[in-house]
Amino acid sequence: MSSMNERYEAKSIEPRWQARWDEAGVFRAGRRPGAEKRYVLEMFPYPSGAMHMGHARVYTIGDALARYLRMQGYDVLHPMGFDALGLPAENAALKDGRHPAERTRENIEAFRREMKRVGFSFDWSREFATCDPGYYRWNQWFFLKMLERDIVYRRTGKANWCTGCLTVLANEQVVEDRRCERCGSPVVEKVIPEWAFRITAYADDLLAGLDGLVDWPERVTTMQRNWIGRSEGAEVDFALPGSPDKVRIFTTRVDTIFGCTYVVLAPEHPLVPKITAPERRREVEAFVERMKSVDAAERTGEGAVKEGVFTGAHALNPFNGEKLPVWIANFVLAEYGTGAVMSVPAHDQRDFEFARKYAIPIRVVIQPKERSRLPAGDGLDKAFTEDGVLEDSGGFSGLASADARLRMAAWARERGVGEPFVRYHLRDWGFSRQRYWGTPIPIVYCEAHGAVPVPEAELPVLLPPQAIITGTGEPPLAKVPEFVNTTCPKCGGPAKRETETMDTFVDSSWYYARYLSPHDERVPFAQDLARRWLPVDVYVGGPEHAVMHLLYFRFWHRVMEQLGMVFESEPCKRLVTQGIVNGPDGRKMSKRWGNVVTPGPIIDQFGADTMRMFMLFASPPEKDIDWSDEQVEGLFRFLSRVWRIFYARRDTFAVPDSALAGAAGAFLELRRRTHRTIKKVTEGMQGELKFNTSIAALMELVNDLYQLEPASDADRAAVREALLALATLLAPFAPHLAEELWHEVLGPASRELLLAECPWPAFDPALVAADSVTIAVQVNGKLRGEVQVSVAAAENEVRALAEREERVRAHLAGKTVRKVIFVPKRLINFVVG
RNA sequence: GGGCGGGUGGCGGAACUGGCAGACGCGCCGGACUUAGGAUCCGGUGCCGCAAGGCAUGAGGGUUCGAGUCCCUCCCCGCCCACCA
Repeated sequence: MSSMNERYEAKSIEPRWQARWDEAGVFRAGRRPGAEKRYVLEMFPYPSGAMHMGHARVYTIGDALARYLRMQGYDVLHPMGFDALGLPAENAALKDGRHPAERTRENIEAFRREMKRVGFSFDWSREFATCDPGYYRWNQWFFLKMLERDIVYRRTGKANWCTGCLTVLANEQVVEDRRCERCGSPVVEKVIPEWAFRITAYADDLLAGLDGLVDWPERVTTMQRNWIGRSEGAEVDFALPGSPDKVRIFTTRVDTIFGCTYVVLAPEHPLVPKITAPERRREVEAFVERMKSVDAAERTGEGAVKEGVFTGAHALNPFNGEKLPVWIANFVLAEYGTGAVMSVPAHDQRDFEFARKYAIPIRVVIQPKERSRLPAGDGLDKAFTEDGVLEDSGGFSGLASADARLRMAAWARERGVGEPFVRYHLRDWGFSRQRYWGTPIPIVYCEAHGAVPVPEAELPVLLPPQAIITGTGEPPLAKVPEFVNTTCPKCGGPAKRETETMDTFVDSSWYYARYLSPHDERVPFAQDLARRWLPVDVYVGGPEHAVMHLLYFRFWHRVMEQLGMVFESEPCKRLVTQGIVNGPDGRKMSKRWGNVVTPGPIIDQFGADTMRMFMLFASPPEKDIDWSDEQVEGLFRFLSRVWRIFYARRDTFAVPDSALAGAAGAFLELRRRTHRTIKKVTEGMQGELKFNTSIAALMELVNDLYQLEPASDADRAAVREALLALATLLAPFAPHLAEELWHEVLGPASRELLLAECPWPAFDPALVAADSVTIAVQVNGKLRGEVQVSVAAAENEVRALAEREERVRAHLAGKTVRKVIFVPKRLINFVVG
């Protein structure tokens, strides 16, 4: 007989099993070389301070999956590391002067300690931090490889400059109202040289790859599609009479070009000063000046008023030779397209409003296909922007829009006045950062040879320990002469190092591959391991990374594919984006609201298993949840209830399985319930992750157990079977408790085993299939009773039974049955009139 | 303006290919045990109604024997993108 205690004491159970798992090394990847692999990955944390509930949730979701897959017999890789370079550590250093390295190391320690307390099944032997030179040296190595292949280049142009972080940002890091994704400060344009990845060269590839990502949430692939923003159109040249220059415009609606009644340039367009008529000059210059001083967000943001001025110049529509006025206006952006648009007020709402305001003619050239004809331009109350059939469009009249677009672009190419053109919203990824706590860019500037790459053999270029963190916007590394002054690898002459560092999104772009050989000093990761483990099977993380990390990481994987390092184009098959854990008040957890709950105290009070159960039971993984103390207590209550039923039925532990065959009546029903539960939980772990309903099924099984008092050995065997299934099915969700109870049931015989790597239970199909069912009886679609029949019952049998039901009889009385609908195993419906 | 999600009891959420709406949990109500219970166990709990019954899945229409689920019109909420030419 078991010597188990009456009370559930998470605190005494959890550390014990954590130690056992650790000693036995059950979470090491590669323990089952003959088995199929599964790579389960959660986005690694940036270790700022301690772990919060958001982390607890992602890792709990991933861990439940990893534990399940391990029990299914897969060789599971489930690693963890730290995204340790980046601005917060440096910004904090500005305040208290502590070295980012020191602070980061401490935070990592704290983080790791907390994660270990939750008992996540990570293969800790593979842990690394991106601030280790052993990691970032490979960032530098990739940089060199990409430089050789022209995927990295140096450019000078308008870069996004964060006025808070005092560094350049990538386009993706600029969020609404042109603010910094990280600190929220305004982002301004600054002309500055920077290093960039030619991600735009991969735009079509990245776009096409999205179609294959069927196990990614659609909203993420849609966001990427929109971000890449491929638009097919044409570029067309409008000649300027009396000038050798031409205005090149980009349009997606070349089919409307015969309706073009004016041309608009961005105020910054280089032709503006050249073409402006002398009598318009003052007004135009004043407008341009004013636009310069207006913030970009204000100029193009929501509710901005369309305004512009006429330059006095004219341009010729190459399709019909028409002479059109050239305007400049605030809504045309120099950085999009060619910085010039052809305006077709009848078929573009923005052009329509502008034309109305400045009394420019409106000419209809597209008619709707099916609806009634549009009135002449002056009679329109808004632009007709859909496709239709062309009219008043020379030789193209009568064509459908889509067809016309192709022919007109081809026509333009033949005449040398334009060509079909594909444009993307995606910009190249500028990754230089004027900060200290990042990967040094391995470049040396020499008077004689310019920018010279640091030879591979000299990597890593180490971050100097004596960081001077100034917060001035000058690269801090520039202030460390020992770092800056070096010799040219080509000529040996005096040279200066690049003092900018890499965007930390570089670190997270390939870390998943580094887990394959985290300590390898010869290569970023070994090829044979890439064959074994990649791609990632399931990746769990927040949807906020939909465009940024998840785009960069797909880009990087393609580059690695080109380098022959990986053997598929996509880094990860399936993506799970988990929702936010809000405060109990439904608001985002924040010090400001005083609604922050952290894992530590919750684990102290209830144990890690209770916290995990809450994370999984509260809702499906994708949805946001509100922290709820009551709900958490409810889960603690459930685990205690599980514990107590094991304790109360400890006399069943020693009953032999052979007695199972004798189970009858309520205990046969229990066996059915047990096997149905196995089926339900197993299904919940596959496909859509339904942890919440899986746990609900376990609760039902427990509720059933409480209703039964076993009297015979057959009864006890059925109870024991249920308890064993319960412990096993609980293992992915509440692993410590599951392990403890499982060993209690099995006794000394199980001493050498760990539930964490035992096989997942199978259900007996014969027990899952019910032999009798409840059939709903409806009269005219309304429920009037129910009957118990065998699953095989035929319609006439069910009908006869149903007609005997009193309430059914009452509703059938005096009516004619016109029709009977019978759905086997579900319902019978009498249609009467 | 565009795209993608959502809208079901007091709350979190269930509901397979159209087939008994509300599983499971929280909360609440009642009972048992108890010196006591905020522990535990048992029972109840969508709304109206004494009941029979009626009404209920954002609103309104439709298809169907039957609609949370399918179709149409509309409203609201969340997220992402956005004067993108």
